[in-house]
Amino acid sequence: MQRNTRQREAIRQVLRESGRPLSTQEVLEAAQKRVPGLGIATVYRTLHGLLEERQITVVELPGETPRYELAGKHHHHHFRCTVCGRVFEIENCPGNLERLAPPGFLAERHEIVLYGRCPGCPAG
Amino acid sequence: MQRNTRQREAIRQVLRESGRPLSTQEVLEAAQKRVPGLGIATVYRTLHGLLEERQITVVELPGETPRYELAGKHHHHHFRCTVCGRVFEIENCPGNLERLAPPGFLAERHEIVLYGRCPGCPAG
DNA sequence: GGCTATTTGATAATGAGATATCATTTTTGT
DNA sequence: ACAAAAATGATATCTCATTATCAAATAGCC
Repeated sequence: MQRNTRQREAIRQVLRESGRPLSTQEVLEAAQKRVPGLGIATVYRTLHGLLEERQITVVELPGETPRYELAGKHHHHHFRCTVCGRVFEIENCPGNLERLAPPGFLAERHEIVLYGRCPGCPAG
Repeated sequence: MQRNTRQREAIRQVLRESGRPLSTQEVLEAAQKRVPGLGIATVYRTLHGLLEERQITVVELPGETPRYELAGKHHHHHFRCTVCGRVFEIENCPGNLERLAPPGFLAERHEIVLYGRCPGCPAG
């Protein structure tokens, strides 16, 4: 994970331009438009490398395979479209959710996921 | 899933008494105290049956296998202890989180997960 | 209590995501 | 351009949760 290959560049570019967290499959498909023949193994390898270097972070949603997004964003949450399955970023956060923890529980972190329909998906 | 077996009774009892969502493994271990020799296949089968009958519901957390809890509870969220891995119920909900969705997005549902330390786990 | 269909438990099979392997290709320093 | 080291791609393998299989046990009805 030290050399600058077309594959690695393509994958970074894809993540940079997506604006939303992508699964390995999404990364593969998007990056293959830049590097035809790109293999899934390279996607896994590269994502691990980028994770190691803290250039990207993992986004995990219930019951889904991990997605990856650029690191360094400020605190945010996610919206999953129940029609197309894509996940988007949400800027807002109600904040201070730790207060929801019952007495005796010490909350250190929280996650919020909204589910619904994204602008690209017409009502069914 | 029509007969009342000791196994089925034990599994329902375990879920009823736990007060928190349990994974299949947790159900297995707890129910084996009531029915030694209980097999994991029976746990899966019974949980599916109870789901079908809407007696229980699934609780999915990011990166974890499904957990199960009694159905019919009012809207609530969950707390996962990062030390022992157990998941607890949270009564409170800030409410109206759908407003966090960006323009054009229609949120229909939300999930909140708090992470931290439960009363049973001393600070490390 | 005995009969029959259902359920159980042990374990093999499955499925999906992720990882390992390795010959070939590519990058990079000289 | 050359050589050495690293990365790639095809694919085999692994992992682990879940499901299927089937002989043996059991619930429920007479």
